[in-house]
Amino acid sequence: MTSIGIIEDNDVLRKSIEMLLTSSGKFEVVFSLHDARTLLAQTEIYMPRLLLMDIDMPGMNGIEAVKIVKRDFPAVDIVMFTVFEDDEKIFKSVMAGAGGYLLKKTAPSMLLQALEDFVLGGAPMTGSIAARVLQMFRKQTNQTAQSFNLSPRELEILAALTDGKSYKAIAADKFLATETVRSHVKNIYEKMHVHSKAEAVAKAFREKLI
Amino acid sequence: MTSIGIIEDNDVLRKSIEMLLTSSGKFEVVFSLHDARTLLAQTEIYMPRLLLMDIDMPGMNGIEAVKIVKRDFPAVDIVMFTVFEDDEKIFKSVMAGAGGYLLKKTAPSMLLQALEDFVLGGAPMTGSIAARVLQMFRKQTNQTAQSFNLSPRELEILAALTDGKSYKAIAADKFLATETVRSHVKNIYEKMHVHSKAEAVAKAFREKLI
DNA sequence: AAATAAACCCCACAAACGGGGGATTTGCCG
DNA sequence: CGGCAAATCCCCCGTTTGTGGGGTTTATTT
Repeated sequence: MTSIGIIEDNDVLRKSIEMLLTSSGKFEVVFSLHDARTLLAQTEIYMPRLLLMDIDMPGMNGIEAVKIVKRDFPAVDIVMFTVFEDDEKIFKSVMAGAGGYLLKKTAPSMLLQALEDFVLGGAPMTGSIAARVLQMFRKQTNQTAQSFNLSPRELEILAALTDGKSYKAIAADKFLATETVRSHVKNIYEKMHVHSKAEAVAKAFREKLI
Repeated sequence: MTSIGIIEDNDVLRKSIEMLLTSSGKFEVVFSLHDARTLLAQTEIYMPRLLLMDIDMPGMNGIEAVKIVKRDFPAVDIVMFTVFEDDEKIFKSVMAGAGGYLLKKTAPSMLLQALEDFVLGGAPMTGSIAARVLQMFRKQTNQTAQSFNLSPRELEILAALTDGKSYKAIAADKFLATETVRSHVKNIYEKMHVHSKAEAVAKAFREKLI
């Protein structure tokens, strides 16, 4: 039996989820709340294995609630349960620490299945949610870093610049004349179309060269 | 009917997937390959709606194959089908452009269901895979930016520094005396424990202040 | 009422930087 | 073989920056 807490402001829906979970014989609904006001207190008392959390609620926002619960009770897993399918809500929920994201339009049997999966270590998501997460994931990391054709040496020097080193310091580190470093930097500036250390460093970060 | 291509080096497994998909009446297996050698040619001829791709194959690696197919035929969706459950393979697959990631241990009925979902816009993933993706996603973006207690004005100035602006330029932009800008920068340096623009800019990026 | 932080301003001076000229050597490509 | 990019080094010159000192005013907190 897995203990579960429900936070959902639609009373009819909440009751039916309760029924669904209870009658499955696999979940014990330890509390079922209309809003997040007493959520922390209830969580502390019952320490449910997981929470099924609505996003749109009167008073506290569901995503905020996730943050707070996760901060105080990191062991409690939280699955979002919502009608929203937009990237921002998904993103924020995941960042806040939600372990799953289910849509209200999901069929009851699938819902039950997903929650059971979750307890066994999965992360329940509707297929369309998963697709969005993957897409955001790719966007986050991808970025086709154009390298401005910097030579290996120039990249080294650029890296040193991002450490805030002076020409002298770089020269000393690499056993070069200060003037050599200056030459490299000049070439870097020309290739990157910048005119100062600060600009070069900023561009290096923005273009993911570092 | 959805056209599908299969690339899987285990002949027995490949045959049974073929059977499964064909007998469902929802998929038409337009080709079924033992390795990726003729994959591009086959794809060009049959233009399947999606590909089911093994990762571990003789000759070309499945992830490499994904990259190439995606480069030449971006419209073709690809679902990985593998025994591997490690973060690196998942990560690389997603980055290469895979739209889903299924484990070989998945039950046949679920496999069929997942592929049907996929065609309808979902991203099929085993629960445990989804969990891993979420975790990686969080790691990618998280980072609790400490702000060094910079005042709003100081943050503005810092932002201007990251644009490579000189003190004079910033002063002109914000209708300030150059000396005021210098004062702010001094305070910024003290708070951030740096001693130059380049260092401040680098730290600002690394600490996600920008 | 006193303390504090933020935002604004000023001066001086040495060090560092940016832009403009050069130069040589090495290795690679056509 | 010639051309070329990369890597090394040099000088000049004006500007910018970093750091050390000052200041005032205003709003908030104690």
